[in-house]
Amino acid sequence: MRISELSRVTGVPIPTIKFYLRERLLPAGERTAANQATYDGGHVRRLGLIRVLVDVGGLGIGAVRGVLAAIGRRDASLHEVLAEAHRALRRTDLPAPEVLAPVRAETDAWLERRGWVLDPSSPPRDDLAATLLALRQLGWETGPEIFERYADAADAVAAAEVEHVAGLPDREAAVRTMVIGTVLFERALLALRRLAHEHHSRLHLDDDGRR
Amino acid sequence: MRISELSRVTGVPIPTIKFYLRERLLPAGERTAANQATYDGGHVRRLGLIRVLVDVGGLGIGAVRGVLAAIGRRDASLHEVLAEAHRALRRTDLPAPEVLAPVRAETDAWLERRGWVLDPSSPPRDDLAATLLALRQLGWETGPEIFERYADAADAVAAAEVEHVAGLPDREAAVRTMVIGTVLFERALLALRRLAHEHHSRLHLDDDGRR
DNA sequence: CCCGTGTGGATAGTTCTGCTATCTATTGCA
DNA sequence: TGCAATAGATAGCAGAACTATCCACACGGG
Repeated sequence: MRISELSRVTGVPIPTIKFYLRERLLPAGERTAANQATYDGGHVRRLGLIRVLVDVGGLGIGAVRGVLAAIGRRDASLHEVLAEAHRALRRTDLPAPEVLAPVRAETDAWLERRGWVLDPSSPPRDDLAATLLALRQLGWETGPEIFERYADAADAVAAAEVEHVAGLPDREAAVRTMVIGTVLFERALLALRRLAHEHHSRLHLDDDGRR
Repeated sequence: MRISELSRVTGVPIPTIKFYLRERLLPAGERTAANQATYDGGHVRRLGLIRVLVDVGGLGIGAVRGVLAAIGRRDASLHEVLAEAHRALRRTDLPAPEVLAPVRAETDAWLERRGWVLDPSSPPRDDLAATLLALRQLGWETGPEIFERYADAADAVAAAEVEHVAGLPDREAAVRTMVIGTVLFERALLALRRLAHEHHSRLHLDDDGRR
């Protein structure tokens, strides 16, 4: 398969493919001459993955590179690779550590009480603390218990996902599945949350949406 | 309060405040002279909201304008305003409707079976269909049942949120709370999902993260 | 074996977004 | 009186993600 066919099959314009090659998101094709190369199904799949990460996940090129690098690593445990992929998928930046520290103490204690077995330096701990901090800055007076319901939901979802991934034959498929799952199910989860919102608000409000 | 104090209190630089004024995200201050105006607590709160939407929610200026417009509307029912705010919060664009249609038939039927009472033209229905389509294009062979677990989680979360919002004294507070909740709890939910992932993957994998 | 289209690689340009910087004519305040 | 602060206008800038152009060469139907 040459570049024009790769473009036709995936729907990605040739200049964009060249851009991804330049940025090393796509491995070079197999060279047949000084200015000729062929591409295969691996390139098609990788292009599809890139488009999902960029279009659906909203990731930047750097983040995509990070995810792809994590998928490609053969020297790390599955656990590490999953963590690395998750790290690349994070998008917002956080307040300074010293601002976050006191809030993190609270959220960490709450996580502890929940009984989850976690690395003490796991990055999402900071996201959680940052969220609580932002809530308070916007006038909410609350502790980490406000997350209880969300944690129950996340627990149920994650249990199913890990079970699914653990049943896959090889590690590359596992990581790939996890990454796609994270990005796609994120959108699904938000859509479902909105739909459930709509449903429940009908139960609490009258037909005109007034109270 | 003059602009320099507004800047100091919120931490937003003066040129950025001027930019938001230009873009009509912030209402003009009360004029006291040709080149003087004063700002109040409403400006402070609105700036805080803008920063959350932009920094945490990752919304663009246009989307922020949409959310703020929804909050400000006094002629629509709470139900409509919530829908409008949710619409503004959506970020990814979708495949063409004719591509989506057959998949939507499946997801709509599944939503029907779940018993949620929904508007037939509710936008998140498309997000859900688009997700299923993307999953299939990436090699998953599955129906909408794959979302079952997520829907259960979303249902539990949404029930709690609507209950909370319905208990608020006035409508503006309700909309404001819903918007902030959507953006902030989105981050919290993703962080919790990752933490739950970490916990559960320890239960399925051995200490080195291998199987 | 010839020639028009396709190709890889390099370099430069474009568009959009979200700010920043500068300027001008005031105004507030010490 | 004089100097910093202000509103509003205009212009500039940096980063991201492409997109366009160019060149020397290669492929393949006639």
